[in-house]
Amino acid sequence: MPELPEAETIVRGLRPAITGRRIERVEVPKPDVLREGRRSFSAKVRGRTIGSVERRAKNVLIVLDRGRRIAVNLGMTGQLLPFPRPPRGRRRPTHPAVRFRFDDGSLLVFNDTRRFGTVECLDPEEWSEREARFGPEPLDPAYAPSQLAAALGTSRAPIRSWLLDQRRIAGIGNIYAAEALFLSGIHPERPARSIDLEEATRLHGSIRMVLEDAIDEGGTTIRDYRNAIGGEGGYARLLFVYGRQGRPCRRCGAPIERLVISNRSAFFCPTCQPPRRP
DNA sequence: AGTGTATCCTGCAGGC
DNA sequence: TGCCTGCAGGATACAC
Repeated sequence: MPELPEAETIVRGLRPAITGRRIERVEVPKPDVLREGRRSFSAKVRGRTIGSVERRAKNVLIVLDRGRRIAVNLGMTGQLLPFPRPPRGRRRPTHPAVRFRFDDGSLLVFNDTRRFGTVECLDPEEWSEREARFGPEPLDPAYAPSQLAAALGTSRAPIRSWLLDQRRIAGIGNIYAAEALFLSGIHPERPARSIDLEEATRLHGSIRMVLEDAIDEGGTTIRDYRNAIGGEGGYARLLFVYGRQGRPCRRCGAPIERLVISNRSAFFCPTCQPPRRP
């Protein structure tokens, strides 16, 4: 589910709702989303105050005092839903996995139907170790086209798989990989190393454009994604290829095709994204 | 080393 | 209506 734009949207919505709150109590109805026992997790976060809310890759980071942080990976269906006190007629979460209760009576629920998501509490050293495993942030102003071109290097992996690898570039998932490849006219099965500097430069620009536009739209809601106030994102109506197999390409009219790469659907336009460069 | 596959889990859509 | 299959925005342990 949530990729960089969805995580970013959640972070922006969460920030004003929970910053400065003190965690009074933790309830864990679905302990399998934790990577440790619920008792030790609770002990680490109880009594701590939330200093800020940040994002790295697709992760939402709730930064506590002393540099400790709660790292939330939303998986496919994870949602972070803050509830004010009183919870003004909001629908109750369907699959609450973790509940944080704050000193002012408000509440933050990690809701996750499929429970592919994780909630962890990391010390500063644990986080920097984790952090180092992620590739560059594509929206970092310092991330240059030449850096992408160089990183594609000698990899024989299909470019679609390459883009999904969080160690190579952070935050891209199946939707935005498909859209960025469409916008840059690159077939998803092209080996990463076959992409030349000119194409890499186009891809770099497309990745940024897609992610920025999606953030502006508050993310893409296919089914489960919701922002921090339970609302849907607006980017689904702007998709060119993702989930549109059989429907006409918005640019050339040819039917969008679907193929499977590494067990996951890849969507592309056969004429706008030829398999090899002419 | 660097890829692809199978797996975790639930819900939904479509075919019969 | 109900049963079955396939599919889903992610990440990772494993086999080759």
